[in-house]
Formats: sequence, structure tokens, C-alpha cells
Amino acid sequence: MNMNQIAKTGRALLSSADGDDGGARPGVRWSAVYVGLRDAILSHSLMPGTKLPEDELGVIYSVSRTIVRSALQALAHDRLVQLEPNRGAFVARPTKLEAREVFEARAVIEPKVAALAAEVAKPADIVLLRRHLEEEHRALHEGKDGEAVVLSARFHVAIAEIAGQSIFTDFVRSLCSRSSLIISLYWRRRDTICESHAHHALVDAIGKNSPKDAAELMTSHLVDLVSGLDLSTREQSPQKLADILKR
Amino acid sequence: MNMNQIAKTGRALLSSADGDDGGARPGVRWSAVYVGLRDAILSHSLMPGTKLPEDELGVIYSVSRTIVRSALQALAHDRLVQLEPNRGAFVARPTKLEAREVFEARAVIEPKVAALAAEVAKPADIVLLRRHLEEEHRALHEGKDGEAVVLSARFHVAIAEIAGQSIFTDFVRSLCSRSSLIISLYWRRRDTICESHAHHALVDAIGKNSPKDAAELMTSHLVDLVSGLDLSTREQSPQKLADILKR
DNA sequence: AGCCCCACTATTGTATACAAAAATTCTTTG
DNA sequence: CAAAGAATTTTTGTATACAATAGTGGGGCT
Repeated sequence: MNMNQIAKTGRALLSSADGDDGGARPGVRWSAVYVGLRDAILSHSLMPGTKLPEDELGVIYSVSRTIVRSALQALAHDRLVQLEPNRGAFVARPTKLEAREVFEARAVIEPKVAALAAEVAKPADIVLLRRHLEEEHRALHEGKDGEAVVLSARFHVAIAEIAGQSIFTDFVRSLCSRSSLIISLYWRRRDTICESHAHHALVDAIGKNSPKDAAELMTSHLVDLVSGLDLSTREQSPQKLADILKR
Repeated sequence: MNMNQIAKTGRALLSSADGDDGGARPGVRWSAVYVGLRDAILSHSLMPGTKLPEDELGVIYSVSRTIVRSALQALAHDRLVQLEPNRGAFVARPTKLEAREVFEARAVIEPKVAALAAEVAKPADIVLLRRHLEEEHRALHEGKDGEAVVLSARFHVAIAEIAGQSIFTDFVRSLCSRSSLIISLYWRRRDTICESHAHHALVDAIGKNSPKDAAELMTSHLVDLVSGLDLSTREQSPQKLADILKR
């Protein structure tokens, strides 16, 4: 049943448009596995903590464990997967501390990126962003929660792409990916719709080439996002609790 | 001779203190190869463009190509190595565009990190930073150019570690690594000594818990660094030139 | 003589076999 | 019956064998 779960989500999302996997060119066959797993994780089809056995994935994607291993290593580098020595790979479970740090990093980087985007944005870019918005809207109204989270992340990445700084784009991509995991673990509110408004306002600011406004809107949007999370100071510590009770 | 070069530098630097490789625990044997190659690249023992053949590295480190491959993949993710399909791995050659972007990213992130560090720095942290400074000083006066570059990068990372934000630390580590490569390609001045002064001033500001000063000093230090590079707008393009001349 | 094509070599890409470690099950004992 | 331990099974870690592709050199052709 775990296998079927992986199979369905993995296969279904394998053809997701991304742009940086470039199909099945030789030497990067692991990218198919990578993209499949990544999308399944980001869309919350695979919950944090799920075990990812090598030969199971090999059977699903029709590749050897060698390839699966490469994909898992890449995902581990992205912090989407946790590699435990001699025990295997698991979908990562970011701690609350990690979650706070991710959003603190975003709070520093993304307003700057939004400002940069607002400086250089051309009409074509705005059209692209608005199309993103439409897709998000659609996904939300169709109740496709997982897809909406992915699209929301991709929106932030799209802004970074407009800014035209590939390094910031990589950072934002990485931080947004991790945010997806964080949201799947610590989200408490159901009203994701407010997000949409924030995104709309952001596009307007970028479209009007107002860097200052874009930066401020991004900041408040991120604050809003964090306020929707349960990141209470007390670290979840099941093992510590067990240790204490055993004495 | 290429093999000997790799062997010497790789082995010599393998035991370098880093803290995140954790010795030879099972399941991460590739980390020895990773650390060895990384340090050799960062200290400019392996120049950009150098081929890194899997067999050769396997013999040097006494591991199979499987392990070497993992290490190379990790280095590729760090952008220290370029993986060309069916052709092999090469020490990365960052373009001038890439170089500019790396330093623009540093200019955004590091002042913020320096300010954070200044806010929370304790006397023990300052002692550590001063020890770093001493080592740098020593390396420079002993004419160990490569080691000095590595230590300079580690100094910036040390500041990020004080700030206590692991994600920023990772970013800074990554950016500093890439900067080492960039410096080995595009450095033009010989007077690296001025750097030392900037580092001293930074430690003072952090020690006095003056976030504002620390941020400003970091900014000007980075501007200084970039000014020592030849990052002229004209992109180096040997292939384009060849194409033009053939017509 | 210069150029192109073919065979050969060297190196990378992938699968698989074997070894080692962890998880599981079954047995034995208090 | 419960718990500890031993054997078995499953899964990961590593090496190696084989396949495919790029690089190289020689021979034939124009």
C-alpha cells in the first residue's frame, strides 16, 4: 500500500513542468526519480517520515538501485529527504527550529528579491505571474490542496526568476521547497485564500515597478504565512519525554 | 602527473579540520573523498577545469568508483565540480556572470549575518574569531597563498556560525566556497593583506556588539574584495571567437 | 599530402552480485 | 505467559562486471 501510494503520486506528477530536468537525456536518468519524488513530497502526497526503500522505488521507476540512490542523495542535499546510515531514506521532518530558520531566511532574502523583480519586470513577466495566479486560484477552488501549495511555491520562485539572479533563485527555490514540507507539518489554519490576495497585491506592485512596495508586501506576506503555522517554542521531543518517564 | 597532483593535495588536506564530516562512520565513506577534493579545490591545488577521472580518484582514495561518484555528485551540487554527461567531472569554472552574482548574493546576505552575529556574540566567540585571524596572518606571512584563501573563507563562515542561523551558515559556506574558485580565476591584485585589516575591524565591531557597524564593515569589505577581481562586462568566449574567425 | 572514415581504446553509465548491518521472527527459558 | 536471545529475512553499503559513449590513432581514399 505504501508502494502503491508512491507509484501513483510519483508517476502522476512525473511529467510536471519544471524546466530544469530536461527530459531523459543520458547520464541523468536519476532526474526522473528525483522529480517524481520531489513533486510527490512537495504536494504532500508523501508525508514527512515516510520511508523510501531503494528497491521499491527501483521497481516503480524501472531503474536499478544505483539510480535511485543518486536521486535520494540529491533530495537529501535539498533537505527534502533525510538519509539515516544503514537505515535508509525518509521524507524529511523539519523541526520547529528549522522551520523558524527557514522563514527567517526567507524574510531576509525574498523582500530583496521582490524589490529586484519590481525594478526589472517587463509586461511579459507580469502576464506570466498573472497566469500563475489563475492556476493557483483554480487549484484552490477545485480543492486540490497539495497542488495549491506547489503552485504557491512556484509563484515565489517565478518572482525570483524575474529578478534574474540565478543564485537567489536557487536559494528561494530551496527555501520554498522546505517551506512546503514545513507547511504540511505545522499548518493550522484552513483559510489559505488570504494568501491569494497577498499574491495579487504583490503582482500589482511588481507590475507598477515599485520596488519598495513589493518588498514591504513580500515581508508582510511572509509574516502572515508564519502566523498560520504552529511553531511554538517548545520543541516536539517524543524521545526526551520517553527518557524522562523511564526513570 | 595529474594523478600525482591529485594524490598529494588530496591526501595532504584530507585531515583538515572541518567539523561536518565526522570521521569514517559507515555509510558516508564518500565524505573522505568529498572533503579531500573540496579542500584541494578551495586551496587552489586543483585548478578550475582540471579533469577528475573516476578510476584515478578511486585508486588514490582506495575506494570503488561508486564512492567517488557520490562524492563528485555532492561536489557538483555545491557547484565546485561540473558534471558533463558521458564526459566526466571537472573542477568548475565559474563564468564572470556567475562570479558577479555570487558576490551580489554575498552583499545581501553577509552584512545581515554580520549584524546578527554582532547582536549575539559572546566573549568566547570573539576569542575564536581572533584565533582565526592569527592563523590567517600566519598563513599569509608563510606565503601559503592557498591556505590563506581557505582560512579567509572559513572566517566568514565562522561569523555566520556565531549568528546561529544554520541556514544562513549554509548559504555563506556555499557562497564562500564558490568565491574561492572565483578568486583563483579572476584575482588580479597581490596585496591580500588589506583584507586582514578589514577582518580585524569586523571582529572589533562584532566584539563591541555593534550590529550596524558590523554590517557596514562587511559591506565595504565585500566591495573591496570584488574590486580586486577582474569581472569586466565582456564575457570570456573562446568558442564564439573561433566561430567568427572561421567565417 | 591532406582529409575522412573506421576500428580500437579509454572512460563513463547502469545493473547486479556480494557483504554487512538492521529488523523481524521464532525459539527457548525463567 | 513474558522476555531475552538466536536464527532468519530484509535492506542498505560497496565493489565489480558489463554496456554504451566519447576520444584516439591508423589506414585508405581523393
